[in-house]
Amino acid sequence: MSLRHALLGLLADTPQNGYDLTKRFERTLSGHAWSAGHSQIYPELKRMLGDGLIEVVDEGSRGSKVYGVTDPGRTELRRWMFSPLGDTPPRNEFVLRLFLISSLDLPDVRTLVDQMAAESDKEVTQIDGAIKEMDDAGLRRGYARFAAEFGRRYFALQRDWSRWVLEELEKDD
Amino acid sequence: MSLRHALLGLLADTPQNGYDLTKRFERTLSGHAWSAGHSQIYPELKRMLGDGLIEVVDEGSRGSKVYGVTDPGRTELRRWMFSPLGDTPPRNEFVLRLFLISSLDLPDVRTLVDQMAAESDKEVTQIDGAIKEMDDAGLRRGYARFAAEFGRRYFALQRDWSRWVLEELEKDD
DNA sequence: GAATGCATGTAAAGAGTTACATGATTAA
DNA sequence: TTAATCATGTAACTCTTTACATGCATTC
Repeated sequence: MSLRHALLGLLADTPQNGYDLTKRFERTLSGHAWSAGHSQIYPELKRMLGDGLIEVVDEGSRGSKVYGVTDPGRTELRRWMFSPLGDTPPRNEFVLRLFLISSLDLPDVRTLVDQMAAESDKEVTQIDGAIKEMDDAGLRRGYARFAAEFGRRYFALQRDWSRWVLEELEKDD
Repeated sequence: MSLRHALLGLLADTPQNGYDLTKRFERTLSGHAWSAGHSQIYPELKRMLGDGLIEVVDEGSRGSKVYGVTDPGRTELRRWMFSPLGDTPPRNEFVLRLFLISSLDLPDVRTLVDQMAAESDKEVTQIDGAIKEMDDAGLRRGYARFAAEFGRRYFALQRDWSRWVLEELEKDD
């Protein structure tokens, strides 16, 4: 139940309503972490309210409910944070393609891996820009900065690995 | 529909029955790429048969069906391989935790990140062993070797990033 | 007053998990 | 003959996606 914990985490940072949660989900998490639309978020919030993990801390002008995390909610969030990662089944399409790449013929493999390298490099450039902005703003040690660093390293890995594969394939000639 | 393409990829490598596919899924893909049990695999094979992506190429001793990929199946597999990755929503619990780490207090952050570093290092050691075996067996340039290399680099990244975060957190003191 | 954004829902269908269920073959 | 492995299925439930639906508030 990652959706539940994603919502707990966002609410632990800032109490907010379902609409704001949906937008924040889209902006911060749906890039590389997790994704969910409002049609999944609203019902889940109701269930979490029923389970006592969150509570209504305020009501907006037109009846919107602002949710905050309760003590049991914080306990559950912490428990999840420290729970073993291996328990959840993997869903990684990039790695899946890696494992199935032998189903392509050699020219196709070269084309695909070359494409991967180019796309990864574009991502690195983009994250580099975001990091530079953060550093200029003096956010050298914030958690957002840590996450960005992970992203940069990850896409650099994809790029470098792809280039390495291309080199190895050259050696066969 | 990644399950469908995972099955296509496995069958493109070797024609086999649902039982073997289930085991191979478990052994090769469910570590870091994708997971599925037999209760999902058998019905999907029937649908793929109905869609003409696979065909029965042989029957085992006790009526088991050995499936192979058809030409349309190969075309579909290739199409998927080259389709943009960005289309599929991310499901990465590790990265999700990264983004929510600010919900923990500082001592907990240190403990968790330290734990991540240790676990990642263990994975690196394990993959290193597998790679050494491969190299000794003369599989220097096989696709399995490429996938293993990716795994090693990925867990080394998690380990090194975690250690870097710990260092950055030290600087605050 | 019309368009945009805020705010919340439900319904149906597809994908994935867990549990239940059965029978044939092979090795000990 | 009995235990393990081979081999295949269904049912119920949860999670996710896509589409349909509504009404208020603000700004132009």
